[in-house]
Amino acid sequence: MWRPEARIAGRDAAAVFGALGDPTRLGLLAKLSDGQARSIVALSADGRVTRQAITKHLEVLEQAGLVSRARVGRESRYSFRPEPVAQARAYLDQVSAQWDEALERLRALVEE
Amino acid sequence: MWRPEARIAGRDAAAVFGALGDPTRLGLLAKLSDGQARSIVALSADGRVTRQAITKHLEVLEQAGLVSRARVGRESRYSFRPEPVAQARAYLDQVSAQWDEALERLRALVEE
DNA sequence: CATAACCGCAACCTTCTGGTTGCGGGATTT
DNA sequence: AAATCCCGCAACCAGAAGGTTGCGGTTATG
Repeated sequence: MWRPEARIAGRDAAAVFGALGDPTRLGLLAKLSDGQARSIVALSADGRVTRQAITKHLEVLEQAGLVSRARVGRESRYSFRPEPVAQARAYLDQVSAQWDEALERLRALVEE
Repeated sequence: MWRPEARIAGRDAAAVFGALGDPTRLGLLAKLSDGQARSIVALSADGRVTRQAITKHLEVLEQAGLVSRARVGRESRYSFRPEPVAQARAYLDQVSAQWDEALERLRALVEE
């Protein structure tokens, strides 16, 4: 159920979408969305890019609230955070809803 | 209902998310999602940025398939295209679904 | 203790991005 | 025909993005 006051501001949504707008970061999220926390080396294991590059991407994702960091001993474990994904979905729902309403108004106008 | 073969590739999704990852472009989409086509000057009427900047943003949106262009006389009319939005939503649904499954498995493990 | 593993910081580089200004050309209006 | 409107092209710029290498520090392991 959607509370109308839960509308998402455009600037916040843009930040989340911006974080999602990179294949490497989407890949990281895809891995982490299985719920298991992973260290940086584990996340950069495939070796496409350097560990440092992965570190930077993880910082971007953390900044957008899509992952959270927890230091465990000598390693930094990152875990998926679902809330921003839900917000992004809600934003897209709003856009789609406005589009659907526009279509509906047009249909009503034609049928009248 | 979800057809499994309708899965969205990460690279395509990243392109759409990248296009959505800018406040100005989100604003353009918000305007256009009412279904009415608008010219470039009309879309840059608020004057926050130059007409040229808006032109570039519209090109990015068109590249991502989020808007389409139609030349009418001396003006270029842009209109909203809903398909990529639906795809982006579907991608986020996949991520959320994997997350939910992970939670469910964890719950089952604990209750067992 | 010595070594290895994991990480953070910093410098550096190249390319992309968002934005501007200036100008010229086709379409409309007067 | 002349003035105006809408647009596209090009040059240019500062800063962000994505990536790499090198090094030092802390934590674990032999």
